[in-house]
Amino acid sequence: MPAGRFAGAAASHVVTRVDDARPGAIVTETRPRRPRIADVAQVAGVSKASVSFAFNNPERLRAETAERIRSVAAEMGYRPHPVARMLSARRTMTIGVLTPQPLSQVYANPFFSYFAEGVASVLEEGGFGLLMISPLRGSLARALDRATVDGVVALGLDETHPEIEAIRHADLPMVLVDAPAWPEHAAVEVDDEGGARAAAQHLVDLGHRRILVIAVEGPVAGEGPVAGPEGQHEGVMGRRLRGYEAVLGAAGIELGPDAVVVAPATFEGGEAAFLRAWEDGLRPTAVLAMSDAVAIGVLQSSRHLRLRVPRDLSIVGFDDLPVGRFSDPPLTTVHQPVRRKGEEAARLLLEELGGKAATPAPHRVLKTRLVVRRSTAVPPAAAGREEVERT
Amino acid sequence: MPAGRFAGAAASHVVTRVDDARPGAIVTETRPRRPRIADVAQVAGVSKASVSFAFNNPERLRAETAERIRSVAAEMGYRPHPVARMLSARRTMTIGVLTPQPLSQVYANPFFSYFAEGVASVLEEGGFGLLMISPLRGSLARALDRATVDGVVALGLDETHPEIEAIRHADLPMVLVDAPAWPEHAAVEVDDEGGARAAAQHLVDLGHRRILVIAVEGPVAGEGPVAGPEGQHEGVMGRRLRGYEAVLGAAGIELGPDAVVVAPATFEGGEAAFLRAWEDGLRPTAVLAMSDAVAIGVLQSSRHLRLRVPRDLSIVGFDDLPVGRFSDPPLTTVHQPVRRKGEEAARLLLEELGGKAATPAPHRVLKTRLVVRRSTAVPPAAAGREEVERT
DNA sequence: ACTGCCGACTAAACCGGTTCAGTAAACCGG
DNA sequence: CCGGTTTACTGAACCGGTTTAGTCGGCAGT
Repeated sequence: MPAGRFAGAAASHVVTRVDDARPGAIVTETRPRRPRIADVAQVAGVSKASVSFAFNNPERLRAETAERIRSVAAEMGYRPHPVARMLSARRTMTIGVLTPQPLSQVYANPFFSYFAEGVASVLEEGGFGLLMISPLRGSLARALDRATVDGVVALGLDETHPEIEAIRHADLPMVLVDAPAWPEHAAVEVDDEGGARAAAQHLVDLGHRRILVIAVEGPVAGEGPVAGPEGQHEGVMGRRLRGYEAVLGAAGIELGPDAVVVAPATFEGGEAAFLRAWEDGLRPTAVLAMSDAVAIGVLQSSRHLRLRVPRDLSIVGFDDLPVGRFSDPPLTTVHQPVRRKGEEAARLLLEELGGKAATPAPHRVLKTRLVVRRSTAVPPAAAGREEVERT
Repeated sequence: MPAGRFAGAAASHVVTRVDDARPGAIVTETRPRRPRIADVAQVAGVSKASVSFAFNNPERLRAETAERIRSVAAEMGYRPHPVARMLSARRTMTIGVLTPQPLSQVYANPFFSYFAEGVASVLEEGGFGLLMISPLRGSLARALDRATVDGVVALGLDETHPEIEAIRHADLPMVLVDAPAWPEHAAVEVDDEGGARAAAQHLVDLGHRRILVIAVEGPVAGEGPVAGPEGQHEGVMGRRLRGYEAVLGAAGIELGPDAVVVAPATFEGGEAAFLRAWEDGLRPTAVLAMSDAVAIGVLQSSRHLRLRVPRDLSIVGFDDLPVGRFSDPPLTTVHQPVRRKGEEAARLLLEELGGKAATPAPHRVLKTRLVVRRSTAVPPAAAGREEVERT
């Protein structure tokens, strides 16, 4: 009874799928598995193609048929499987935001929220989803390989990243933000050096000469060192440092080796860094912080130390996050369009995905500007004397 | 020449795929398309299965073979296609964080960063990716349908959400945070009412009687109204309001209709709300804000109004975000373990995915506690008189 | 009555992997 | 030298959709 055998095989096949009963399996309530397009097709008495059309190309079906299929589908609780759809459509309608740091670190810097806000607003408009890509079990390349995205916005991805080659290899449309530009990728950055210059010049103009620089590591900076192997500065923090140094140098101010410290880009990081510097005997009249979060932390620790800002200590931040407007005193800082950076990056990426890739890849540099609020003033009168004492 | 025809068909087939040349297409550089497992198999002279094993089950192959396959694959730049892998593995190794608000709003409240930090830290440990799910073209259900995730952490998803049925229907493992519990889903929340009571009691104990309450809408609150149809309060904000009212009522203080205002959960929202209330003639001696971000905004606007905090105005926040420690004065607030909320939610979800689902679904309520810092004090001496004047 | 065309629908290929069942060859003790 | 096990690998089914290239019946035109 060969026909019977085939029929039997087919039937058992169906049964296997319906309740997934394996010989040894514990018999649980036979929860109906998620209906597939084939199930809907069968119940509605049409082909899979028709069901697909009913959802995606209703005009190819008689209106009545399409409606019937849809109602059957609704009744069965059918929802097209998103992964299957992605596979066959060859696109995911999702883009990734890649960060070299673990997300738990990234989110600690408010900077990231505003950046993500910018990215998200453009993606939402374009109907794209947002996937966070950060190291998976220590490997960023692995995370990228697992990521189902059509493109990537990479934030602070330094060329010195150990997996840079693997990441390049992923060969996905990619826009780099705050990273050394690779010719093949579009990029968005800001005039970090110019902003840093303006900040330093502001302090010099006020008469400061003993200045503490606080660089940051982590979320904004990428993982690269502030100074490269040959002492030349790389990455965002390097450019900012170069800006500071150029202006200070021109004013005859040399930054000693302990006048540049590094801290995590968080409130706590800034607080701890300034306290440590103070305990080490440093007595700056002004602080150049490479992040507003750090600057707010310094503001806080200066209160612990009974330093009045700006009378005893001037503080300049970087980023111009909203929190800087709400501190007391409001923070003098270098404005960069954080949100717009995210928007621009997302827009460039969507353009590239839409086939409108410009060649060569666009490289956008957004402006920075100094925003003078109330955390800076002329140094205390005693400044000159103390400088002599220490020198 | 039937054999020839078949051979020809096969060949043209390959060609079609290699450069995807359509008759009308502009001839660009024939960029080799991404190699598939079949290409690797062919070059290495093995079957697709072997290539798959070389990556996922190397022990099933002779070491030498596995190595050869891997090196061929590396040379060709082969990376397994993540979507295909998901489809056949029937899991995505990704979980979604669902928010009823657009991401651009969500990120505006620093609360979310800390929550996401908690979720992300657990996911990273478990090797899961993180997808943000927020309304797509206005529809949260659509976004959820498109989302390739194994489970969802839903933040502030109110029962009154218009698409709640469709969302329920998605039938994904889901953990609800700060939402009315549905019996079938695990949930994490905090003792909002208790925290609110403590905050109100603190103000009552200090002697305040004219109190402004600022509720929030947006990221933390879900989209539901603060008060339900029958005047009973729903959701997080409802519970907090109930806590405030219980204590104030017991102290003989009635909250008039304009003594409860609503603002977005942002610095700016708080700033604007308090200014508006002031312009409306309200002269509270204390503010109960349902979010630290709002409280900081109030702090700022009180400076504009030349009100000294806490001497002229006391402010109590809610959440205990780091920013509250760094304000001047540091903020008295209700602590809730925001990060841990994220961690717990993620953990519960991963347990469920791991088949360790407890029944009934666990419902975790985390503690809140009042943290008294420097933004609260006894009301100004003039308080009693002014109250009489207004009444 | 024959051809051509149109509308409605379907069969089968395809997306790119994983995995189950099976096979051929090598190995092994008796 | 023989049955039985292992080892190393393969063919084909499968995951769940979309899309291409038809098929088929009916109707208009001649």
